[in-house]
Amino acid sequence: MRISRRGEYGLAAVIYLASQPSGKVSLSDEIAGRCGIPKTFLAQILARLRSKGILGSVRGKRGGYYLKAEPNRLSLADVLEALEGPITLIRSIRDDHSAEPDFVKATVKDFFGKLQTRGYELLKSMKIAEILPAQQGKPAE
Amino acid sequence: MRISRRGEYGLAAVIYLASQPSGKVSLSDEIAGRCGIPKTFLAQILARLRSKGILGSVRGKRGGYYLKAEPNRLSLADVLEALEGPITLIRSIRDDHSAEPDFVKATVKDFFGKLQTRGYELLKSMKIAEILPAQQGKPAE
DNA sequence: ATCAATCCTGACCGATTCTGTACAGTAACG
DNA sequence: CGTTACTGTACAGAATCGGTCAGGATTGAT
Repeated sequence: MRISRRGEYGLAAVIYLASQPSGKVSLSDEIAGRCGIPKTFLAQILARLRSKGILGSVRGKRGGYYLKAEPNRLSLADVLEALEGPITLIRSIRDDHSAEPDFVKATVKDFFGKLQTRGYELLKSMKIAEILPAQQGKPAE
Repeated sequence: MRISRRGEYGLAAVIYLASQPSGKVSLSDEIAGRCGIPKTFLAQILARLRSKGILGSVRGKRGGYYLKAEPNRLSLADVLEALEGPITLIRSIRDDHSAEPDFVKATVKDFFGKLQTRGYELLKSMKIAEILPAQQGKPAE
């Protein structure tokens, strides 16, 4: 019941980029260094975030990454979903083949559904912008 | 980012037991059959829930398990914590040894802390009793 | 006493997933 | 062109997961 390193690293990178002055691109290795993330691993993560439209990139010399999504629309769920696939807190309980309608199983399914919904809503409600209140234009260095 | 089978199965078993008439003990194999859980695996899970005080057991012939905790005090967090260990949605970001106080890392930590807190509160707020409203004394068979 | 039902404990194992590396591109700038 | 940097994929070691198994301990019934 935890977020993977991939997810953690990706979030850290997104937060880093969100705290940079707009217009600036940051090197993958720079982010890795600043956030304490293995370089090659992070490169993979950034590429995925880019392919999902959360980050943008500039190739070639003087290239780098920048935040493309809007921080007040970009939620934790978006980032995690981009990196870890669909957010499914639970898998459905194994269906048996008994034709009888099963009260207990229906109850369990209801409960799991409720958990899934509430958990997803929580992640969706936490926006990246939420954590960058007081430092507009104050870069991380 | 999901709950393990152990957690799912454990929850299903707890819900099953919560829906049984009070005073009754249920066989491990019976629960397994009704919930579609591998018997030996469930046995392990039930034992752990017992050792944490969530379930009680009767040994020997005509033994079995029963719900010991109060359904309106027993939360999803309690059950998951018993089965999967402490609920830590995130691990702390790797600390580097740079003496400089690091704005980005502090921000990331804050965010992760907030996530951890909110997630835990959510799990803690969902009680087992919450899902058993309308079927007092209506056992699952 | 003995036997069978049932829980108790912990070791074990195969498969999957996670974390990270390596490497062979491709694009851009100077 | 040559260097910088992103892109994409394949691969490998480690950890975790999901589940089995064997051997004991306890109790009720005969």
